[in-house]
This record gives sequence, C-alpha cells and structure tokens, in this order.
Amino acid sequence: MNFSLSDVSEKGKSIRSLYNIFFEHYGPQGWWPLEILKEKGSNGYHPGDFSFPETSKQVFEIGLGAILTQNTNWKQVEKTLSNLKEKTDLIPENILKADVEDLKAWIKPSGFFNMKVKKIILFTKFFISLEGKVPSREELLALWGVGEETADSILLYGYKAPVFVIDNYTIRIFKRLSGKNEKLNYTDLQNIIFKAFKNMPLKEKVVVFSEYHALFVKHAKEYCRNKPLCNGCILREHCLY
DNA sequence: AACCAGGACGTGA
DNA sequence: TCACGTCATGGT
Repeated sequence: MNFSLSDVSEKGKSIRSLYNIFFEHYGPQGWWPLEILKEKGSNGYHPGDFSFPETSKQVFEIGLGAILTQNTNWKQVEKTLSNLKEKTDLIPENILKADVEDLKAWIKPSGFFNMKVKKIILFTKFFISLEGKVPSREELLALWGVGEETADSILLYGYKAPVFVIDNYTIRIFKRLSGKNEKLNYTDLQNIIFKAFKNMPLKEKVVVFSEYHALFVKHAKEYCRNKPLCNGCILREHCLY
C-alpha cells in the first residue's frame, strides 16, 4: 500500500486504510479537550466518549481554544483557558465585560496576544449573536481571525458537523507519504478526504473525522515532526519520504 | 541557542 | 493565486 494522492483509483481506499492504521496504533484521541473534564487528574480529553460538548458554554470554549491554538502549542493554550475560566468562568458576557488589558494578560501565555484579543472579542460577540443557532462556515470565515482550519475545527468539534479539518501536520504527512511536492492546498486535500468517506453514515463520519484529524496531530508530534523520526514510525514501509 | 507550535492576515508579485 | 513577512510566548 502506498499513499500517493495521484493514485486516483486507490486514493479513497488508501485514505481509509491510513485512518485504520493510525487508530489501531494510537487509539481514540478524545478531542476536543475541555476544561470541565480537568478535575480528578484528567487532562481534559475524553477518548471514546463523543457526548461532548454538552453545553453551549463548552461549544464556546472550543471556539476560544480553536483561535488561541493558532500556530501555538496546546499546552500554552491550556494556561490561557485556565486563566479565562478562573476570571470569567468562560462565559461570553463576562469576557466582553473584562478589561482589554486584563484579557491580554490572560492570553499572554498563548502568544500573539494583541491579535488574539481582537479575535476573541469578535468571536465572542458573534457567538452571543447566534443565540444558540449553528453558525455556517461562511459566517465563521467572515469573522476576522477565523480562517478555514479554525472554522472547520469549530464546526466539527463544537457542532458535530461532518467536516474534515486540515492542518499543517496533515499536509506535511501527506506530502511525505506521497513523495512530497504535490502542492496540496486546503480545499483540494479536504475534498479528497471527503470523497474517501462519502458513503459513510453521517454520525459515523463525525466520529471518524474527529479522530482522524486528532490522529494526524498525534502522529506528527510523535514521529512525523519537522525533523522526522522515521526510525520506529509505523508508516515507515508505506512512506516515500 | 535556534527551532517550533493543533494559523490568519496583509502585502506585493 | 501564491510566496513571504508579521504576530509573541515558552518549551525543547
């Protein structure tokens, strides 16, 4: 099995196989992590439990996290979310009430605080304006500070929409697997993956997409790093890197 | 001590 | 379109 995306006939099968390899090796990832689950020693993840988010507040928290983690290590984001939980209980109205300089200080560990404070205020106002409705992808993308990956993350993990999230890790892994330089853009790669799962029932699709994206992140962190650790990589025999 | 992190945006070709 | 600089902190 090779994972060249130019192998049109086998493409869908390859992509489904890759998911199975990842899942069998790493197991369920339990995204999206939530602050509420961090009591009694939990790290916030909930592997195998797809009942989250269960409240509007948790959906809001996922949106905040999606913005905060832009080009930022999740560990740093957790510090900000912890700050925001302590200071505002992660309630949208309380964030808008807070002093902007305080907000910046709470965002600081996540970096880019001048940009992110604006993004978070805009997103918070938007979230309140939804009054519980599900936002469209277009509405999310229209927000300054929300690009494709952030929008899709919110839709998938916050609203259980059957959307696949592409990130730099996903692109890196596919480039390496397929011998690199296939110039993959977000939309093209996303459509390839949509096609591979087009016949899957919606509910199952949400589960698979939730796990698959998280598994790409997991594998990229474990082995397919910027400086790859090919020794011991489970995809060693499939990879053309 | 460079390098990188669960990107988005503005700009210039 | 696309490549590139900018934004910023903190861990490895």
